[in-house]
Amino acid sequence: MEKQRVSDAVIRRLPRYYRQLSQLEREGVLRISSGQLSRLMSLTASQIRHDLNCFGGFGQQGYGYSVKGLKSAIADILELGQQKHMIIIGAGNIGQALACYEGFPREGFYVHAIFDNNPRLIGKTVGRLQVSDIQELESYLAAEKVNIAVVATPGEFAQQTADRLTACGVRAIWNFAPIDVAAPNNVVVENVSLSDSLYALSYFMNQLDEQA
Amino acid sequence: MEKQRVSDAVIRRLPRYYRQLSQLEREGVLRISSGQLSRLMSLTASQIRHDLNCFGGFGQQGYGYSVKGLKSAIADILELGQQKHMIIIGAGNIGQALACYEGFPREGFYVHAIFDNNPRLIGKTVGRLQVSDIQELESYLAAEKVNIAVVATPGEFAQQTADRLTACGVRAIWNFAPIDVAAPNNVVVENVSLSDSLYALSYFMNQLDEQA
DNA sequence: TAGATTGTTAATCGATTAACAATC
DNA sequence: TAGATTGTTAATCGATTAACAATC
Repeated sequence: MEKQRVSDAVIRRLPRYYRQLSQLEREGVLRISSGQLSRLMSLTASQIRHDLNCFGGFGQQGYGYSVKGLKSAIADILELGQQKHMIIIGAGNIGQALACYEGFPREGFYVHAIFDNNPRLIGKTVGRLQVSDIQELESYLAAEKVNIAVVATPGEFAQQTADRLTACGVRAIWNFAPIDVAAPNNVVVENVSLSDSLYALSYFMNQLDEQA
Repeated sequence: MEKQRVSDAVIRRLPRYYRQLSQLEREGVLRISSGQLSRLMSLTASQIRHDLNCFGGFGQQGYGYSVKGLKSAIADILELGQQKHMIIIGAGNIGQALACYEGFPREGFYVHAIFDNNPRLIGKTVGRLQVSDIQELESYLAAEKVNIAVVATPGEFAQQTADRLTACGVRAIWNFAPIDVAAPNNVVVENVSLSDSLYALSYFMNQLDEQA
């Protein structure tokens, strides 16, 4: 009996569950039912149980879920326990912000280097790092194991940067440039596009105004 | 005949269409068929035609779509022509990066102020702005029309910040704090959570490795 | 006109929700 | 045991895809 592939929609809810459970843990909550969780997260209880049962039965009938237990089960699914090594290409606004963000190392995502092609930025200190010359990218990748590369270049350099990364064996790209980046099948790409999110928000806001 | 409500999934593809068409326009492409566009965007031609026809018939049989015409039709739907006034709460890494990002004003989204509660940051220059004291938030909002407020505070302040904003009549919140923020029904909230995106990418990467 | 491609309806597929037996 | 709540299957709903008539 082959385990059925879990849908993307479910996977993308897992981080939300994880965050909510972390929050509950901080608040000292020990156990929670799918019904209570559904109200906190604006989902249905049915969906929560259905989602979790894609991976296993983490609850207990008549009791609910242990906050701690469920949180660590989800951490296991997402493999948050394992250290992930990251580099950032592009030391502009976004690149620097991501390099300095403290939330990532807290969950095992470490930024080890940040590259740029701008001589004025090369050598500059960003958080605990110094900006490296982009020309050293290939030699760096030959020497160091990198799990995830962040593309934070201007749009016009995003695709060529992704190409250089995949040529060096990088298997996961987190792309913040305002251009969707393509890569071979054996590479995972997450195109973030902050402006898409902003445009959608703006559209929904306009809709609301028109109703009123 | 009441026009049927357009689904979220369609709305969230519009910015992607818009970006792709902008790219094609830069490349000097004048016309494009749904088939060609589908290959560029990894969608089906059918879906593209279906999506666009939620808003109107922008194409021409036997010809396809005018790149320029379709781009401006989508800009109209998203109301990108209208200026949007934004403020940012939280002048940390993310807040500063967003304040400085040049892509937003290019599409009519202007950041007019950035607030923080940290005395060391208040008064500091960020891009063309100076960081204001968060205590001035209410008086600022009483005096100025703000369409969208960006929450870029630490998680523990996100909800109370959102509450202050909605109390002052802000109708759209773009939240970057790692906590989903709640608001009344007449307020639109977009919870971004960059770490969710990173965790999902990391999961898909692990999946790929396990296959190989 | 012939060829191409849209607009639009119907068919399919997958995700969400409902229901309830299992069980703590 | 009785009450609560899960795990899991079936029903529903909505989104995507296929098909093709309309038409440029």
